[in-house]
Amino acid sequence: MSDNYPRIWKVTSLIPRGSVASYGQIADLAGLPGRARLVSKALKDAPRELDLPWHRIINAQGKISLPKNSESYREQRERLLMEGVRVRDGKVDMGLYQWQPDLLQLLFELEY
DNA sequence: ATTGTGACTTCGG
DNA sequence: GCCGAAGCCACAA
Repeated sequence: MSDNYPRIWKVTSLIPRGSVASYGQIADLAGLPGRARLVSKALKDAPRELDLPWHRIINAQGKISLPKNSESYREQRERLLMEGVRVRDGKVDMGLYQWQPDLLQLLFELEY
């Protein structure tokens, strides 16, 4: 496992209900620019006990990055709809739902 | 060292 | 706006 997983998990846990973030965005906020793919891996390997809001992470195009036929795809879509995020044909309006964290406050959150 | 793979991203057409 | 190609990073065979 990468030493960076914890940082990724931490940032992920801060995405508020009703918002979404892209893999690349999480990588950036975790101080790992260019490593979007590592974020997807970190989510897959995340221990269930952490109970992370993994469903709030989608790709930069606003689309769910899971195979559309899979059970996990259905669950992610369901969870998003559940918290008020509109999903049409597997995609979300990023301009409307993308997380825009206050960096100073985020910095504080990460300390603790 | 080389190759293939993936819950990615960006750029062109 | 929807692909496909090319870039990219980490990792396992």
